[in-house]
Amino acid sequence: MEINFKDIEAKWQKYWDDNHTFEAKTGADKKPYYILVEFPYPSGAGLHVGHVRSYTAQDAMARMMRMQGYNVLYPMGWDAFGAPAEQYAIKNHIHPKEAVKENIKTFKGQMKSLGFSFDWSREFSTTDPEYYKWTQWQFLQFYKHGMAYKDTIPVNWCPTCKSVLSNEDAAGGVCERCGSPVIQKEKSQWMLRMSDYAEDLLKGLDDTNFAPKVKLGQINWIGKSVGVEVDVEIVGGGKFSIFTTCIETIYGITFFVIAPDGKIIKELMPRVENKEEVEAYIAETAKKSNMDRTELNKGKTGVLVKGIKAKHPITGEELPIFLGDFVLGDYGTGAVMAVPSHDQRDFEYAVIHNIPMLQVIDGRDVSEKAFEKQDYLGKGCKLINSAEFSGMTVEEAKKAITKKLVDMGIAREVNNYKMRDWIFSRQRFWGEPIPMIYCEKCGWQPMDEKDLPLLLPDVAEYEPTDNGESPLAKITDWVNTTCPCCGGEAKRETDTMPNWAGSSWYFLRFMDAHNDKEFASMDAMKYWQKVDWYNGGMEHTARHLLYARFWVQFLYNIGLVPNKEMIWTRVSHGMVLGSNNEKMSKSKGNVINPDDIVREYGADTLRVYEMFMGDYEQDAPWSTDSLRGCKRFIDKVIRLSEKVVGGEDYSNDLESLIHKSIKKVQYDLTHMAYNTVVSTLMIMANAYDDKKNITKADYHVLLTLLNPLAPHITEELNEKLGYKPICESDWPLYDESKTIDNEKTIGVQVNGKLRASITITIDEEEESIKKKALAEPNVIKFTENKEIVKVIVVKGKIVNIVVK
RNA sequence: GCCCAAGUGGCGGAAUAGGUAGACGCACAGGACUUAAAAUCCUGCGAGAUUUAACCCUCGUGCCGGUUCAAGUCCGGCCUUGGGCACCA
Repeated sequence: MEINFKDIEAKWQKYWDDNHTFEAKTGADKKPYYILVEFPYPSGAGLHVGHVRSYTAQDAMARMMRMQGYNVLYPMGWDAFGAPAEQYAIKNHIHPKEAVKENIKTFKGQMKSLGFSFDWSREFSTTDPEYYKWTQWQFLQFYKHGMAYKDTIPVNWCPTCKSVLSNEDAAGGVCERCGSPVIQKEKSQWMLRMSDYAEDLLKGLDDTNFAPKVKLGQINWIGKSVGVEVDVEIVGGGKFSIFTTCIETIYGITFFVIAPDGKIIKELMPRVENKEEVEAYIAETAKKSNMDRTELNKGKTGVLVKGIKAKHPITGEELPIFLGDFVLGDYGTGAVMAVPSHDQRDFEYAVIHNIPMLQVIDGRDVSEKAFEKQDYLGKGCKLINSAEFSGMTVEEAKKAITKKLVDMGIAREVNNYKMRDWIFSRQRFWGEPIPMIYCEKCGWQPMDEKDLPLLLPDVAEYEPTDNGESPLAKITDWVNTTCPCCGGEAKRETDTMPNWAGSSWYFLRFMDAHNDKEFASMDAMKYWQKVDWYNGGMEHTARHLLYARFWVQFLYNIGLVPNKEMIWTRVSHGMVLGSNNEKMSKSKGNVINPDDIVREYGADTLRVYEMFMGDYEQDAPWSTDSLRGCKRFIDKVIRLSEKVVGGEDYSNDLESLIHKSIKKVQYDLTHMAYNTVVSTLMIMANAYDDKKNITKADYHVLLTLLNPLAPHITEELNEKLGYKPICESDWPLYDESKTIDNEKTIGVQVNGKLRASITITIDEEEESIKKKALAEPNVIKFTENKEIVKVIVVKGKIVNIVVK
């Protein structure tokens, strides 16, 4: 049969478009199922073969589930704000809007050429004013509920480029563009109180079905630690607090360390005797704080704060206070109790600064070596040198000492989290304008909601200003406005939102993409309920996924979404590497362009190959040889059409295989075992090929099972066979009883080593199986003259004869 | 340093609940068809020993040990490679 895959692909892609085949109807009387892949950033490079992998996988699921009667929502859109488009604009003097438009066109064309069954009627870009209007609106809700605030935060600043840098662009403490050292510059920024949600974000994981590694990634990022906050009195008046997770070591305190970048030292300053030394150290830390961390790890620097002593919370002993940059100003209380006998960092610090140590837990050496491996918890180690607590185990002492301090009124049990508030300002042009207005008289005022969207103005120059502000600051027409409160002169915020803003709620918008009254109606959201299946890269588990959950939890708390968690299952795919097993990159010359493959081998071949290339969750190298193997498989399926004779039933000798294959394909497609879907279908095709003739039914079921992976060619062959389009048909049902073999070959072991195999029937008696096994010549060889201790028969699996 | 994941033929990888390790594909080798090539089809393909041959045997899932009638799979201890976090008290 003459097959021109280019024509076939175009034909069926047109058919799906013309018939709106994949448009999901909100409210339809079918079970809704929402499958989502992370919408891409439409870069100039076009679609990557890595995109093809995850889009195909989810597409296969979507296509099967539609046939199974689900109302599947599988949408696609564009995450198009962000730095690359802005950089491109600066370089080429085109408005990012134009570049984005071009790129979206390319991406969309590529996606269509691959036959993904996206519901294009719901397409949008985060850069559409109709969309970012609602991003801005939601920011105002954060603000109105006290969740957004301004704070002065140090940012990475390149004095040469006069530009704010992201952490990535400032890696190694050097500006990526010009190579000059990056310094820290204080800047007032919008912040979202994400740390208020730390506990809820942790608990909410129980209401999700995220892959374990995804959950763990989030748990680690949130970084909860349970401990005690203790007040420490300063000799001569005043106090500060410390946070510890090891309160049982309290009798071992020999000094305190406070953060050079924290508030405590600022308050103590007037009483400090060695001001110069202390101030120099603070300045030193400020400079260092952005340098490569590894450089900082070399030693514990610090300085003694002279003239001030602190009292031990229990014994009242007067102890020295040090400044040390290993204590962070923005974690815990910005101060620690130092117990050099039982904490690695305190130990190092004490050694360098020559501070005495006091051991308070028995069985734990103070030497450096011992610190590396010893875990005194659970080993029943007991306290020593700890007044009435001496003799208690660590576990007991934790409770008892905490109770005593709490009763004394100087301590509280608290949880601390590594997760910080979300810095929400970017000094860039190409982002959602933050809808806030500053008035000298009234302070920061939110824009009136009815004035949204606050449109990004057209500008001629995209470079940031000399003081690092967004280029928006130069557009005085836009900046100058009136105060929504007093009507007087006021200025707009010129920072924009981060990339993560638009992607924090886009999955809600897909549920009701064209709503101009609300970001999405409650009815639509209640119909779809949740994203049932969300696929994305592991690199997004800490940032995007956490931001999105925070955003949703906030919306839930103010009554705007139906569930506190709007994403149920989260899975992630492995990367497609170059054929040399390295990440694809232009400089390595190992980039595969999907367009080339589609042109030469067809979309179906590329789709099948990417599903077959390996374990979906693992990285896999590209192999054009292996791709050709998949092409051969598709050619074989085409050739099989020549064997088709009439018959609306499955061939007798294929029936069992067909039922088993249906079962396996549908299981595997929903369990991310895409590679074995392909091998199952190959086995089917091989079995068909061994026969002289196959029935129409045999062929039709193979085409249907293959359709989710190779939708074009299967539709074409199916049409030639005289059936209605597969995309409008039902998924085949399998009969469980027909997946069970009446006869089975099982192994016979003697002492665990395979010696023979026997064929048994499904309901064969144990005695008969035993008899058969023992009668095998090779079994006799290994059992004769030996005592048979036991014969283990595992039904339908194996026989093991134990001899002495 | 801490946390996580993964180590199976020449290669990508199978083995769903502890039960015949290496499915399926690639590569390679030999053969058929062909004037030839391509395509297609057939055969072989973990290592080793033995044999005229077949069966069969020994070893084998990173390493060392353990549990079990039985371990790629479970447990303990290592090694290697990826990834994440990185002075978080």
